[in-house]
Amino acid sequence: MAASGTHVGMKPTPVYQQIADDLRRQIADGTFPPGSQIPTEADLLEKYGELHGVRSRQTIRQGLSVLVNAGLIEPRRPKGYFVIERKRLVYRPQAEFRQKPPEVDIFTNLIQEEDGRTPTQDIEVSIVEATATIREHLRLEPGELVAARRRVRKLDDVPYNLNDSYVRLSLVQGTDWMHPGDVARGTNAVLGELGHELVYGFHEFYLRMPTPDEVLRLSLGPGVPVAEHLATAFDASGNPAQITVNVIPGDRHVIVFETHRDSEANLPRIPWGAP
Amino acid sequence: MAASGTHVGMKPTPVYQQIADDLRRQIADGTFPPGSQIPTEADLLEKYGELHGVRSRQTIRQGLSVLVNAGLIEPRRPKGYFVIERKRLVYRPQAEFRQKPPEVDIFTNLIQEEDGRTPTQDIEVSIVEATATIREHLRLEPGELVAARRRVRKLDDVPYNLNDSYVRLSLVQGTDWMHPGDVARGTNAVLGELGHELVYGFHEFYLRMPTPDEVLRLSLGPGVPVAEHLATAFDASGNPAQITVNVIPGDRHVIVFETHRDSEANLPRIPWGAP
DNA sequence: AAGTGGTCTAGACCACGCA
DNA sequence: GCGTGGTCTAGACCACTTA
Repeated sequence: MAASGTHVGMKPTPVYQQIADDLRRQIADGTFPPGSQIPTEADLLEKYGELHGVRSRQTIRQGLSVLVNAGLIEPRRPKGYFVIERKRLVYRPQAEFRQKPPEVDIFTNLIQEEDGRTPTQDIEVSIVEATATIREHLRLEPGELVAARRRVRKLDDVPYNLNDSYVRLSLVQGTDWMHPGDVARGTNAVLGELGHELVYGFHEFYLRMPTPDEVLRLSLGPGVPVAEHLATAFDASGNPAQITVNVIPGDRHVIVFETHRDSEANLPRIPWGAP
Repeated sequence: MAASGTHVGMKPTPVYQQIADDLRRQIADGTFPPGSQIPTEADLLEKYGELHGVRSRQTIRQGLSVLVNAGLIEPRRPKGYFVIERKRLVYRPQAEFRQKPPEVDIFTNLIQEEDGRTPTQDIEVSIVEATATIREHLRLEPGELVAARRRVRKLDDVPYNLNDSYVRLSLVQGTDWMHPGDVARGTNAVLGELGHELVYGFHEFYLRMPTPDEVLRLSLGPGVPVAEHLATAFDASGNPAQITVNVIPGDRHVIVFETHRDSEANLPRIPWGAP
């Protein structure tokens, strides 16, 4: 008994997969709209016990875990499982390259809907050894130190993304770039004053699941992918002056930018390893 | 017994989570490099049976499933679990907006490493009703039909991404745009001949886990996120002429583009709903 | 207090793919 | 054939949150 597939002789679809498919379809067709509750494990056990002879709660849970890991539902104890509802901010890679506006505005500018939420940043400045990725992107000598400016950007104290910038230590030591707080004129302007106006940006996006550390820092739920955005900024002489590593949670952002016919794509080959 | 946490009185870390953390650390520090095999379930049961008193295979499997869903390992029956190894192509949103080169070159151009693999495309043309997303992006009247040009791009017959373009049916009916095969001069050139040269592109990236359909069409493993890339192309009069919906598997691509200081970001507000 | 999901056990049988 | 992971059972006890 149990495990009814589609045709005799064909590999039958596992029961837990049928349960997941059933629920996914009902979520897609609006039976369970975003934010609504789906049946509890006990309810599902009863239902699929009649339909497919399921007897074990584990089988139900296995089906639900498929949808949890797909980012479609989330458990809220002791209520039950709920269909996930997302609100996305606009993330603009191009905004990273402004020189004029105050730096805080870069993040403020990311917010399309002005829904009354207050953007804040936690800023932390340190001196670190460069990782391989940073060393290659900034074309550093082996062992060369970099200054790190790490930020956690929040909206009403909810973290929205991570933003870590790195420059050669010798370039910014003793300057405002290393001030551990807001810099009114913007840190990009500081680099400009130092003779390294940022004129060209090269952007790489790597899609992956988050690390446990990122899950904690960004309060990510299961099934939420992130984009690791590497923005390398070059000065007028064509040398990389700064690299910014952004971690963008997929459930809270839409990444947006524009292109023009005239800015014909003529990208450099990537001369470095991926993170 | 079992379930040793960090401190008495604190919520102990579940055993399966400790197993997952252990293995993740060993993968990160090179004990298990990409492509290598990790211990089998039976081996792990023996090991953690001694360490933490684990007695059930399910507990081991639960720990392994964490890493599977994180995209770090994959089961290869009947060998065991292996650390995932990725090779990424370069995906260039800007290349979508070229007019001159043959369209096949757009995909060919995506390939950074010329490693002898042959790019091919399966092309399918049809007439469909517009979805809400397409209708809003192309500013269609309710019920207006669109022409769809759907492509699956492959490398040595392995699917790499999905690429579906849509235009108003009235714009391209009877033209080469609807030719179900390669169009030597490129379909963008066809739009140019029709008086709709594409001069401006607006790009949106939505990060999410794939649908079961996408898992099948792209042969995606578990724990692999995708980017849904909406590229809306505008003609010189400022009207949207074409929207292309790309589905980009995160494990096979790095998304790359460039920005210049002069092309100051001045993006339009998004006047439409997300997919 | 009640009900929810979270964790874990100790088995069982099966499908698959390699040797 | 053999060992691998895949599926499923029938329980158990626990932690948590809300009513």
